Amino acid sequence: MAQVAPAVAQKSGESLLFLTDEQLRKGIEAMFFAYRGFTADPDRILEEKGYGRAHHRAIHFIHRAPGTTVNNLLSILGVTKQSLNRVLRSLIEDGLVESRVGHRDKRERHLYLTEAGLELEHQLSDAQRARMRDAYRAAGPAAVAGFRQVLEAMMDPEMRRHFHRITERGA
Amino acid sequence: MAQVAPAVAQKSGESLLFLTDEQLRKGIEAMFFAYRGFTADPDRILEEKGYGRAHHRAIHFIHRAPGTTVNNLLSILGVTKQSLNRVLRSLIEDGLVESRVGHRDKRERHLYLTEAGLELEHQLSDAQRARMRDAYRAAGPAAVAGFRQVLEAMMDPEMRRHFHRITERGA
DNA sequence: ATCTTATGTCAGCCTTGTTGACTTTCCAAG
DNA sequence: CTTGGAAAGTCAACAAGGCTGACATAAGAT
Repeated sequence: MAQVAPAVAQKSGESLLFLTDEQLRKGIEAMFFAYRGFTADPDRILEEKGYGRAHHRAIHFIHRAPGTTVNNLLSILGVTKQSLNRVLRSLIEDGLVESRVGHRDKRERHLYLTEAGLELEHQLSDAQRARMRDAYRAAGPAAVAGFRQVLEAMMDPEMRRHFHRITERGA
Repeated sequence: MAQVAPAVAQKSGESLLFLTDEQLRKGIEAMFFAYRGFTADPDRILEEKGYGRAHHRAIHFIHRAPGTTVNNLLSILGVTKQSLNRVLRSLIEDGLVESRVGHRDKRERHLYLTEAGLELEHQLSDAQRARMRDAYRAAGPAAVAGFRQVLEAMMDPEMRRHFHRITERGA
């Protein structure tokens, strides 16, 4: 990619402008406001169906890694099993998620979206991708590459591992 | 590092690869995992003091726009006055925030951080800026510019207005 | 004098997070 | 075969922080 810019460049010069407190604060505020937009569209859909963000997250990652175990989902989402279980139970009851007993290890439950689950996932992800697509389109490919680099650098190492594991299939 | 590069399609001249569903999903997941990192450090500090993210947000924006009114804060934060009031009350009781009756319009309350409030703000923002600085440094100035462009494009128009209003002082 | 705005507050509800305790299932090591 | 421990589920209780609705005050605006 384009930027190498070790930023160590001209000492008393500039180019370190992007590391001033003011710039960092703007980045922080941008994250805050952008995240609101990021979740706004799915939130509207979810509210109609009587679900919340917790349901969205479960649906998203089950769709992304069909057959994932509860434990795996737990470590991706970073919540307690009790929290996840409440969400999962309602999704299973409502017929959006199917829980299959493991064949190798029958203690494990493997999670899959049902037809109805896939449909909701689609609806949610369509809305969220539309927003992301518009933002990407407005900013252009180079900006998108930078966006992704900064986000990745911002993750905790464990989350970065999850990110790569989930993401490594496909481009 | 890793393959962030949009392997760039040499389609009929332009790179639209960054708009594939897969790329968009990766962007969505990057936002999710990065936001976790973004809030992780302040969250740890807040927990020690018995506060939550809601307190952090109030402190942040009061610091950013000292003398702001309750109504203004309300529209920035996008919560109800009851929600904000609960948070504000505890901050005022604990002596972190001061509420002064307006001079021109005595119905308004203008909010300021006290010495103690400024100190906590500093502690929180130091932690958050440190993470942001490391991410910026790792990604470089060009990536940072792209990062900010995409985030801004992702905001709802009203949030973007707030962002610009808050941000337009300084660089 | 009346309408409206800004703020504060009480009560109650929901979602989603937490901890702790306990059970069931079942793999695997002794 | 027995037993230890991991995976999963469940129940109960609690807290933070959203929400709505209702109501009270003070004070600017008409």
